[in-house]
Amino acid sequence: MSVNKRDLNDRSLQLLKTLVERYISEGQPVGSRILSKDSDLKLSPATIRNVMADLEDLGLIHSPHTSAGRIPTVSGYRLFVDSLLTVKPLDSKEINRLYQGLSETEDTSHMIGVASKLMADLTRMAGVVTLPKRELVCLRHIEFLPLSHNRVLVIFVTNEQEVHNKVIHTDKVFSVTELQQSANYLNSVYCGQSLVAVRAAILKELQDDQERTNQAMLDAIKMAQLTFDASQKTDDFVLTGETNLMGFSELADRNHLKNLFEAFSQKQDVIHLLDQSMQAEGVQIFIGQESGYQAFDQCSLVTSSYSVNDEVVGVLGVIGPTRMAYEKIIPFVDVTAKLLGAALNPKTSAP
Amino acid sequence: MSVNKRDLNDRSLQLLKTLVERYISEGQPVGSRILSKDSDLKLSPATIRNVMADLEDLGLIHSPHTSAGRIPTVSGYRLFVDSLLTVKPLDSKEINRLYQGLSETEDTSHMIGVASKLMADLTRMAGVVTLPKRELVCLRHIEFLPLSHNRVLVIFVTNEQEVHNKVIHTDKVFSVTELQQSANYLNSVYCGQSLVAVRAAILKELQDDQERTNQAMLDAIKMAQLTFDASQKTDDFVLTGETNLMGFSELADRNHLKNLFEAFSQKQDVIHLLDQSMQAEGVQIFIGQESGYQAFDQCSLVTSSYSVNDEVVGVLGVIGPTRMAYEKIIPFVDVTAKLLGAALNPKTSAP
DNA sequence: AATTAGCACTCAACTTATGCGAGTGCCAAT
DNA sequence: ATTGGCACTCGCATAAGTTGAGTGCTAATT
Repeated sequence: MSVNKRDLNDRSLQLLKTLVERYISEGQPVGSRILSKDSDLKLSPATIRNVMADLEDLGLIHSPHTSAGRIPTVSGYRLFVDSLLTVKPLDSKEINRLYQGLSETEDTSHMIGVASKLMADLTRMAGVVTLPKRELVCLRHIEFLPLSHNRVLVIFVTNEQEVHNKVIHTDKVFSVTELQQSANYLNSVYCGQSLVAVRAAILKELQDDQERTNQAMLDAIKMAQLTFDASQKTDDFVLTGETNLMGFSELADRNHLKNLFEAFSQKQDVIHLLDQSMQAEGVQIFIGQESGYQAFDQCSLVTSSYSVNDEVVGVLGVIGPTRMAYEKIIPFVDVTAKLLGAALNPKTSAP
Repeated sequence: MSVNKRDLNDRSLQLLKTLVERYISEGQPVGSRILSKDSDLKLSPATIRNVMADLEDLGLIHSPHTSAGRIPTVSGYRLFVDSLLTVKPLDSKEINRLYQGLSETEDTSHMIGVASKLMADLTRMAGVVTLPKRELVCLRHIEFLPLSHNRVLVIFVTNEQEVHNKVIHTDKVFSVTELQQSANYLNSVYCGQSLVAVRAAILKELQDDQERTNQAMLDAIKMAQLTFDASQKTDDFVLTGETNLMGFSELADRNHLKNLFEAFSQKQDVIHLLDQSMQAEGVQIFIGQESGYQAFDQCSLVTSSYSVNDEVVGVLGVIGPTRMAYEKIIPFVDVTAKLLGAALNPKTSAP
């Protein structure tokens, strides 16, 4: 389906590149005449028309109508960002603002919000950041409170000061004292370990011969298991600057805009998309409907996973119209991901 | 500025009423001819034109242009909802759905979300609900965890299972044991009391001769004071169904829509508006720019405070175009507020 | 004195015509 | 292979004409 760089000669590529750049900067379909002047190649419009016809046959560009210029198709954009793009180094002012913004807070979830807002403000598009996944976080403190029946409210603190809570259903009814004992036990044993490590340790503990462990410890372990269950909380992200998207003419259609915003508020599709880019390291780009989601037609999503201690823990990105300045946005997202990763790492702190 | 019912004779009022009703249902400026047929009064269009001219002089209606019918102005709507409206009783199906929806959960913050979504879905407009304010909630459990320096992470549970947390800065550095003692003390004394009561008790305690109280208790009290500070958390609400608003033709202007959504995401103006209706009991209506906020032009907000144990604890409402079916929305908001209040009351539970 | 019929007038909205210009595709000449 | 030339297409803007819903005013009617 997609076209490879090698399927085309240098001249065609050069022209495609100029065309996409021109279209991105001007927003108007570009014709042979303009392209002839814009490109460094000394070719007449007629020649360029021939080349354009080839590019159209390959599905890289198309005209909205007979007497208009050409605009890139999704494949055209794809080839462009994959093989033709010359990224611009990021403005040092922007780096600075990112760095300043991210370093002024310690609270993780607050920082995620700041990162999202910074991206939205600096790109004038929408910024999105997933919450870091569990691997990253260390258990600091756990606490059980009895609710009615056999339900227990678990409160646990991770890292410095992230407070989480969850209601679990236990086999039997526990007294306040029993719950306290369990919490004490868990705190003494697992405090300081990462949630993933805790989960693994608990599973192991449960599989070991249960004879040796006493009842109180077993209860504690069971409750811990319920708490740190498969409830991998990858299910949330912070989206900011949606309203920036309302300005773009490519989203002028009311229905289109509505669909997009509905996708945002239902979260599901966005999560799925972000999850995908969680797999790969570095910057990833979804152009238009490539993602398979109708709602993202005419929109591109530039993402990058971010890591702490060389481990991928989340994804962030920018959502905007397909016709966006990729050469700036890509390094921008890349840098933001790195800065966020660094800011989240409690050990590193120098710029 | 505003026009009173008494300034007009019955016939004019009758006609204004029909006009507003007609405009709300059809969305088209209504002319003398239509009004003549629509109203029960047997009057010729010519007569009606005279009356309309009067209504226009009073600023209750106006025409978009010479050869169009009339549409209500803000004052016109105001007079209509205040004095002319005949509310329709709520459909029992809707009451049922509300009741079902609200009773299937115990978790307060979840319930707020459900209420908001129900309102949005049933009205096909946007639903908004403030979180219940502190007066309502009882302290159930409090806990202190030391952070770096002299900062302390406070976790407290209210009602059944609402977990809150906050970082406070203390005068001196406390050990884990000291913090535990303080928490124990506070738990034993204040557990079960409403947050307002706790706050009051603490202030009193501080003003009493401090000689008698020992140091440990004093530390505990000071920390409690920092925790339950003036941090009245009226600052948040749940807004749902914003996208429903994108369908309305009155919000067709891109900029207008953008402003509205920006107001939503900045929250501030919405909070201010909701705060206002917190004062009054029962249903309140803000029509168009009456509220003073540019962004809410062409929008109306129908709110009602909701109460638990006869005390107002929050506000909920519906946001939609000025041209909304007030006769249905008003009772709807009213009932929702009552049902939410009832659902939040832990004692009552029968339908 | 209130109501109504009649009439001239206004104005948005729609339709049709027309010209313009940007751009194309193709072909024959270079 | 590249280019100039040319006929052709089609969106877009502007203008002109038509329609119809609705008004305000006046004079007649009740």
